Amino acid sequence: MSSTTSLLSSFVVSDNLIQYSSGLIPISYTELNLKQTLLGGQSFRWNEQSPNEFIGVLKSYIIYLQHENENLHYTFYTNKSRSIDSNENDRQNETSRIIHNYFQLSIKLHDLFQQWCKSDVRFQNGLIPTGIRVLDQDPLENLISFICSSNNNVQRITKMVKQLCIEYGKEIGTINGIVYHQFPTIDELDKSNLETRLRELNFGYRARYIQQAIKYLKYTINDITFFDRLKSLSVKEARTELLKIMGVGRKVADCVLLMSLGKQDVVPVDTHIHSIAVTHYGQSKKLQLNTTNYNAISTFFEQLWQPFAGWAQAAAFSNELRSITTYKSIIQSTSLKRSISSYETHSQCKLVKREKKTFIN
DNA sequence: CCCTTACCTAGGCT
DNA sequence: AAGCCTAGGTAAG
Repeated sequence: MSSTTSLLSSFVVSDNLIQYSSGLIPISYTELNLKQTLLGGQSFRWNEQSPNEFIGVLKSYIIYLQHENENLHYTFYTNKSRSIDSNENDRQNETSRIIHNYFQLSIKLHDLFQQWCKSDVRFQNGLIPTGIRVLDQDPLENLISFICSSNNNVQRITKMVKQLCIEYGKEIGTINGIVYHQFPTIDELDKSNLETRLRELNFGYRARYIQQAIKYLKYTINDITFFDRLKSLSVKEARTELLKIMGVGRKVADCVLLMSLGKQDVVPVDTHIHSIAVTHYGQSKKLQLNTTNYNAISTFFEQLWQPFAGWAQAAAFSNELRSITTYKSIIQSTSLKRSISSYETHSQCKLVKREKKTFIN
């Protein structure tokens, strides 16, 4: 074990780790709120060290982040056994690119907020916090994590994802007594007893979904470029493909589209967004979330918040999590019914179900 | 198309 | 203290 001192904390780093590269990106707190972005329910892989310090895993790196004085500092650690590029300049370029891509820093929240203010008084009135970014995450990790999210809470999802990484992912190293693992690959998850083991780990009925999803990706899809191909499809086409995966319904599909496939306008509708629609945008309380209502709410927000409606959703969602109905709502006269448009045909839904049904093992 | 129901579990609440 | 409820849903009927 060796000790390193960062700006705020001292680290105890295991001997099998090396500091790979580090850097700094100037960015204001209105462009990046690290806590709300990393712990707001998009990713389940970050540990908070202090209010401005986080440690998590991206690819084969353990990454330490600190946001201080309008600068985002990052330090990458990796396992010594990994073949390391000896060129320091290359390493700096690589790590800088990873951070830029993960936080999608070419997208300026300030500009988006100005757009959203034009059409939504809740943004105008400062009721929605700034600094919340949509992360560009690994599709497989995102998919499996959100399969776990059904009927579940963030704390337990985090625990489950962690268990999955410990059980099946490659170990990277230890920092401050916490062991960090890579997210497992499809091949690493392709075990005959996956479901059994996940049930032992208290995944409940999601264990079967994950087993089925992995088998489907490995043996039916059998294409390592699957997720990349989806990126080049339209939202509707890509969603149809995702819905064929066991355990993936509309909400999980939309999360993957938004957070892993670059579909920035997709608005996943969960119970919170549903509740926001009811509380702040005049949706009827009695409406439950069936396909038609999901479409209505999703389409309504996509039109209200364009462009990058998914980003507005992330901000609005975050607000809902913290406020927990602390203030009375202002019911807008805007009607959701006006924006009803069904873009999922009946035949497509039936096809999806048949495909899922016939997939055995 | 719309509506129900079952599904796992942990933690908070009563 | 044991039972109820809910947490970023989905599949099956």
